[in-house]
Amino acid sequence: MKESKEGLTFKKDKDFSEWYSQVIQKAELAEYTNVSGCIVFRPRAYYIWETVQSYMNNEFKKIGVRNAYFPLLIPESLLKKEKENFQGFNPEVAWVTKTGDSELNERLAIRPTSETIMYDHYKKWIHSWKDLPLKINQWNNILRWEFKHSVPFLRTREFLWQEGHNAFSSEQEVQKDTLLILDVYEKTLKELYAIPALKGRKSEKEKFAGAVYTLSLETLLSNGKAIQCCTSHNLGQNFSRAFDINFLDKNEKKQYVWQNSWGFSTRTIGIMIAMHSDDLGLVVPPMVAETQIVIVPILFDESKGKVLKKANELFKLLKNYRVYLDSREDYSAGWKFNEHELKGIPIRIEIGPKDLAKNQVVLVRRDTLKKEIVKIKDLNKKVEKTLQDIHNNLYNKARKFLDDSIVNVKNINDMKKVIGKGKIAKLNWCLGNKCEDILKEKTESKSLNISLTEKAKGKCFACGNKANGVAFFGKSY
RNA sequence: GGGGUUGUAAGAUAACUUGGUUAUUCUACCACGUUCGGGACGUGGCAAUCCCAGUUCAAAUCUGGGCAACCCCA
Repeated sequence: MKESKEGLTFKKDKDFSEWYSQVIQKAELAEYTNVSGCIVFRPRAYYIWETVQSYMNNEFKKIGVRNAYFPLLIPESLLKKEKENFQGFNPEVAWVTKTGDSELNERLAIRPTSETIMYDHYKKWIHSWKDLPLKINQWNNILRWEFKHSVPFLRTREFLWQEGHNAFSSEQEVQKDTLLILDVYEKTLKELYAIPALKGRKSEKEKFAGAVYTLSLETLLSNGKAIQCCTSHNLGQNFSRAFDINFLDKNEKKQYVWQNSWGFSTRTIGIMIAMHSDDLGLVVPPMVAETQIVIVPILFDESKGKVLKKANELFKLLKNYRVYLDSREDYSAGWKFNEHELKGIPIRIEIGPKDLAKNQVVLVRRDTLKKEIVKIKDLNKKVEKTLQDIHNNLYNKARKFLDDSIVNVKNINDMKKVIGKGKIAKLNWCLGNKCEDILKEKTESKSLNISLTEKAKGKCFACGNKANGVAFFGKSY
């Protein structure tokens, strides 16, 4: 950061990391703290999260998921019960070992995820086929002591998320539900964040520790790095066997339950910021914008009273939106324009003395910066349409970028080039671990996920054996 | 996991090589006045050497450690 101006000094396509860091700080979304990987979520960012919560809670309700809360601290013995899961998380688990000066008898893990502590209770609640399905979600914070350097929102040690944990009486039900959850996630990303994503299944190497398989949504940022948006895991009976969660079915036969778990975190806020924002600052899709419209009156001494009066009328006229009347007199109009662009407010309405006579305003949208003169009698309709247009435009732009970035590759050389250009390689793959290792080493990319819809034809281009899936590979966060 | 760069006020910076009085400048912030259709101006004011140790008569400056941010490679 070399200059002292108020706006951004780094360019998105030149210095992505510095640019991103400036956007989140200058738009007052997040602040670094003294602990690496732990950030402050400032009100403008937390508003986004609250919107996601209320939207998702509504979606969850539709499919019978209820909210609950489980403890932050998990006894070591419990965390170790499902071995594969424990091994996967062990390096990143932080432990509470002392209270004051005295050692605890058993150390307590700060949850890296809550399967273990939740399922210890599920086994007490599930005895009969009538107790199923059990569908519970919780909104909470998670701690994973990552060693890679952290990026606000995108990779933090502490983050906020929802984790859902469903239990069913059959394998078919859990399979269907795991997919259904992914649809809810896809819809949330699209409707709130205007984020497009690739739907698929994780490779064996990349799946959740302890899962039968993991489904995910993946997308691409303009710095050429792919990023996982969220995941939905089919746990099969791995945990129900470890935690002894069983029930008597209609035939009086003892069975273990079939489970899934699924999570969507504040990482998505970062994805949204990085995806839509530009060199002028933040761009926020209207659905999650704390302020959707800012009215800036243009004030001159002789007309100030009239203009302010009109601005107040507009403020009332637009009361169905989240609107802010910026009538501060110690800042010039131009200064305000820049500030509100930096903070990503979707629509700006200017009203000055010249507009008064003509019963009009100047309307400027943040995504395209296009100015338009609008008659006041048409304003409400125009605003509604523009907010929708902004959302659609952001989504379509991002969709096109993602689609254009996917390149079919037939050999490792092509793949290397594609990855080198910051794009996503789409390829036929046997799905074997060895080939993934080879591709990872030779192209510095990893598998994002494997298409759920496209059938593989022909051979795996790495080993020449039969291809078992069409996969996406890319550089990744 | 390996290598590198950096840390001075709310933000950005100067002084560091060659240790020395009251730590430079711009922005922000506060007060008053004049302004306002794309980051206005005047006057006055507030405000900092990341933390711990060492060397020294003397440390922002030199040495070691810690913490944090960023970059590159695996």
